[in-house]
Amino acid sequence: MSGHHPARSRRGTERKGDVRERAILDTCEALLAQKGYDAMTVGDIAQGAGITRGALYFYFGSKQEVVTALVARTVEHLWERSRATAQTDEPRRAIAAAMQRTVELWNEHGLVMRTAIDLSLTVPEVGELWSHTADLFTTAITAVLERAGVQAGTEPDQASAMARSLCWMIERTFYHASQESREKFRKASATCEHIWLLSAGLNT
Amino acid sequence: MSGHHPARSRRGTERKGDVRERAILDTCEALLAQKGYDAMTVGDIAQGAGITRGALYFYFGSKQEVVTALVARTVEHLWERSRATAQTDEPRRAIAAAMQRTVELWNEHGLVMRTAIDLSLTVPEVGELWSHTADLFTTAITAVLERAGVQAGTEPDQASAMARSLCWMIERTFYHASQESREKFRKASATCEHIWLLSAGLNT
DNA sequence: CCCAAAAGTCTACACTCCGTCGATTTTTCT
DNA sequence: AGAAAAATCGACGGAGTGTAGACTTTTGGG
Repeated sequence: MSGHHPARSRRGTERKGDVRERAILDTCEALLAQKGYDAMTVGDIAQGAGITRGALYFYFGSKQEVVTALVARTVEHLWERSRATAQTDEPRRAIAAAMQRTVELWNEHGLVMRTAIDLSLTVPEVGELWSHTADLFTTAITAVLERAGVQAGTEPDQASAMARSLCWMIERTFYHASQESREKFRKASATCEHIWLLSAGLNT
Repeated sequence: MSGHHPARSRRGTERKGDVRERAILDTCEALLAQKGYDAMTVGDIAQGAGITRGALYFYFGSKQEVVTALVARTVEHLWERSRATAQTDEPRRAIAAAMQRTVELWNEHGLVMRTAIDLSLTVPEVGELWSHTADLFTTAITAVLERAGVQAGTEPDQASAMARSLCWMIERTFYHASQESREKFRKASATCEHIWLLSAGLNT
């Protein structure tokens, strides 16, 4: 979605515009934390990045496009992190590791992740990005469930369908918890882990 | 939140304004289905209700207030329905009944419920309304879990905390499923029921 | 039935934000 | 150095918001 402004793929020195673009995204993230999506105006972002509205429109076509680019940048991190995670084969260990990783991701990128979830409905590109991310998580959960002995398949009581609901449970629980204290956050994570274990048939 | 326009509490005949107010809310609900929250303008609502923008501001102070009133009206139904539901004492039966009821609620009021969830972050009053609703559901789930033998308490592996996460799971799963086919909706419900049973220690 | 007060409605205005355009300046590359 | 490409600016027209003041309809007591 950042395909409308000039390509600059293979190039040693960085164009001035690259710096500006990053500044815009950084400012956007900061404003998101300060005033939230609705209150944040295109003028605000431009000002924060040290340019005028007119100039900002050289980089992005709208506030939505700016935020979409920001989400894309963040989600990229999530994907890298997912890929980098080694597959543990012992289910209990795998579940603990996955929850630990999720906590870290929400700690680092909670703000943008929350924003992505909120905009999923109204901004199709963001919806796309986030649903792809959710698919990655669902796939990972499915694998763990199957290894723990849950029957593979898409019927309501089989691994795939259960993984999807567990994914939504984790998303929503963290979404809310990450707006509260660190303490609640930690506890919420433990609760999700516990339910995941039970769902995998691994009674304590 | 509808406290700014004249009180008309105890009165036999209905004021003209009462009819208009209902017309506004109905129009708002219809437009929400047609074009969604963002695209819907105050002018649209007024026109649909047969008055001008100026007149609409006599009833509500903003688009947000209109939607908040609509959410309040809908949520009222949910509360009534919850109160009316008899407490079944056999956990398996209680869980099945609760999921059945939830399916019906989402079928009838899915649109407004989705809207309420979306606006929870940005419109404090809606957030209030919805979090109260979630509390009711969480309390009900907690009761069932405890009756099924899950230890009472707020620690991560005890009834109260688990109920909260299960509530979010159900909310999110239905939120997504209700935008797709009836078939997926039915299956998603079965999956939630299954996970709830496992969480309650009621293995199939 | 009358008529004043209350309730409801309208048009017009001032404001904010948005997205676009053409002109202009700065950067980049050779 | 100097032309092409990249970046920036200010100004405009449009859409939506919320408010103000005048006007009309409805209501209810005498």
